[in-house]
Amino acid sequence: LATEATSIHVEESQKVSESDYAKEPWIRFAHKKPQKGWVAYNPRTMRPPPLTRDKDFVKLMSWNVNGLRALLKLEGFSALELAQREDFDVLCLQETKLQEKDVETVRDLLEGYENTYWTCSIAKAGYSGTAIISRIKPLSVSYGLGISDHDAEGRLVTAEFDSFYLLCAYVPNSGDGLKRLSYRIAEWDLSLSKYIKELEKSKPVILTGDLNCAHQEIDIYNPAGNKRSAGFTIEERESFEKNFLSEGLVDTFRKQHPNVVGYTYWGYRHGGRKTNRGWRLDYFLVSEALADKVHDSYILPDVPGSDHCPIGLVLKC
Amino acid sequence: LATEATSIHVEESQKVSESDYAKEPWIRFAHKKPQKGWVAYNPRTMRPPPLTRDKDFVKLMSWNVNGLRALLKLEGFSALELAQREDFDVLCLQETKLQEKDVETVRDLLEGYENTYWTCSIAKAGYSGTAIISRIKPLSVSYGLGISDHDAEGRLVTAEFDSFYLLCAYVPNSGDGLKRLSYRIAEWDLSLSKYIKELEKSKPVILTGDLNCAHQEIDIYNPAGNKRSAGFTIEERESFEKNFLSEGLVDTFRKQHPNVVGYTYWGYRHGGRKTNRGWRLDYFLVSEALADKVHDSYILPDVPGSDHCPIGLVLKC
DNA sequence: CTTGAAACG
DNA sequence: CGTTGCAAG
Repeated sequence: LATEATSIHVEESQKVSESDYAKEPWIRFAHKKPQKGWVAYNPRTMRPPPLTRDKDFVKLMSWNVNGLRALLKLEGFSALELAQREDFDVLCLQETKLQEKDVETVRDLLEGYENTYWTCSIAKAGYSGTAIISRIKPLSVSYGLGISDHDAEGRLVTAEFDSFYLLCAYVPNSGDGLKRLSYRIAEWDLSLSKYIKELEKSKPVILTGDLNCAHQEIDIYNPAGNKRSAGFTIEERESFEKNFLSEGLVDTFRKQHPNVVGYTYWGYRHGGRKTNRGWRLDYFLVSEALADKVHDSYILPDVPGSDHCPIGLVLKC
Repeated sequence: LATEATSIHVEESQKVSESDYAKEPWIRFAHKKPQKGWVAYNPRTMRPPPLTRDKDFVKLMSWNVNGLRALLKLEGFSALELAQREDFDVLCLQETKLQEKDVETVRDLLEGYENTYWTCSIAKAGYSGTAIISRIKPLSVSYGLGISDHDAEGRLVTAEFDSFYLLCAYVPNSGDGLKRLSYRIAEWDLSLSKYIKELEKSKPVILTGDLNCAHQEIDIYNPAGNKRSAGFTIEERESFEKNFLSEGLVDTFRKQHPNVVGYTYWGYRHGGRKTNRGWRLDYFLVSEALADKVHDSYILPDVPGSDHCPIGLVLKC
């Protein structure tokens, strides 16, 4: 155990006992050598003290569920449990893979979260799909980029709240053979960036979801081997910087943890989750005006049910 | 229990105890009234005393497995167990749903049955497919109807033995909306009939498999409701008579049990198996020259793993 | 490796 | 309802 965990430096406070180990697969590393002083993200120890509900804060979560119906069928876990455990205010979902006809069956999924907004792919049934599920009623909601013709795949929901716009996005995967790379960058990323800039004229923006890009080497278990893999091409990484970060959006997890390895996705294909061969593809990016209000940007790597895990953002109001 | 079983007259010898009941779903009936003195087929009581292996006989079996790989994955049952239980000489399979590339993985499925012959659909992957698996080495084997262009779906294997040809057939389903009815009748049934007549010039024939036709009202749980359902249309039933029975093939189960309800197929769709809402679609038809040599033509309705159950034929040599 | 749809039964 | 192969990730 110790030998496996030494691959990245693990702080003493993060050491887990044998008995905790089974419950905390995130502690296992695939990296064979310690790299650049990176440390492993431990959601038990690396989070600030929780804010109590009598303080003013809002808790947002995001999760690529890889098929909502499959998730709900799973025993041993329900979206409801996450709600109870995390007591979030807003939950953003990606890859619901719902069709329009399925939406009614899940519209009132979570008691207390009466405000739910769903997009489905009309281009391909059972593909893509996003949702915002909220305790707070948004001032307004809009679907898609609006200004473009990229809205057939149900990849974006925007909810306007008092002090920010919340964008729940499922960015197109560049695909096997990178056959959709140019669409992803030249069309989607660009359009999304423009859309965000437009919104920022009136209010700060929070962009969350599966942005389908591991920004830096620290954000992927095997950077060298994935230089031409969808999600880690130099084109996508540069687009991520140019269209989002350079435009003033702050990667909240990275800001809080400059040297921390925290993955949010582990491919099913090679049992990547138990060896922590993961990627950080899910983000909370916030407009600069909000950056200082972030109390905690975190990952819940132990939540099962999807190839992605949920992430969270606690924002002081 | 008693009330459910009275829907068709059940002979005293067939009555089962409460404890046996769970194991014998075949005894349950969907018919709401006794009809025409029909009785239920009970494989425990309605079979002649078994022949011992020192007498000269051959035991043939046939089973539409509805996907051989799925069947083999099932726990609680394996094709091997059927071999051990039934000690057959030859097993005919339909709907193996194998592709050419899968055949090698199952070619030596059953120890002691070294002679195996497989057809696959080249028209549609994972569709149709038949096999003959034999302890006895056939004199010759041929695939398809040979004389026609209906062989792209892997629906027929013929094995020549000393005293008969054995045809393992998976007759085309007429499909939803009966869109393949005319092909089934005018092309397939006719070609098969001609093929059989040709073979009969040299030797008697045994035609077994999923013939996809419930011949008479006694052969289906709900005759009135299925007059336009694939497998019970008047066209298919007349074709069955004209092309096979009138041409001298004897329906061995029906000959042995003129008034017995014995189904071999229960659709998955409405849990038909536990209510015995079945059809008799699987047959052993034999040339008249063989009819008197039939010791037993039987059904094993309690064998799980497919929507069809295996049937058997014991033939004195 | 897993989801979901589609075809077929 | 259940199998299979398929596209997608």
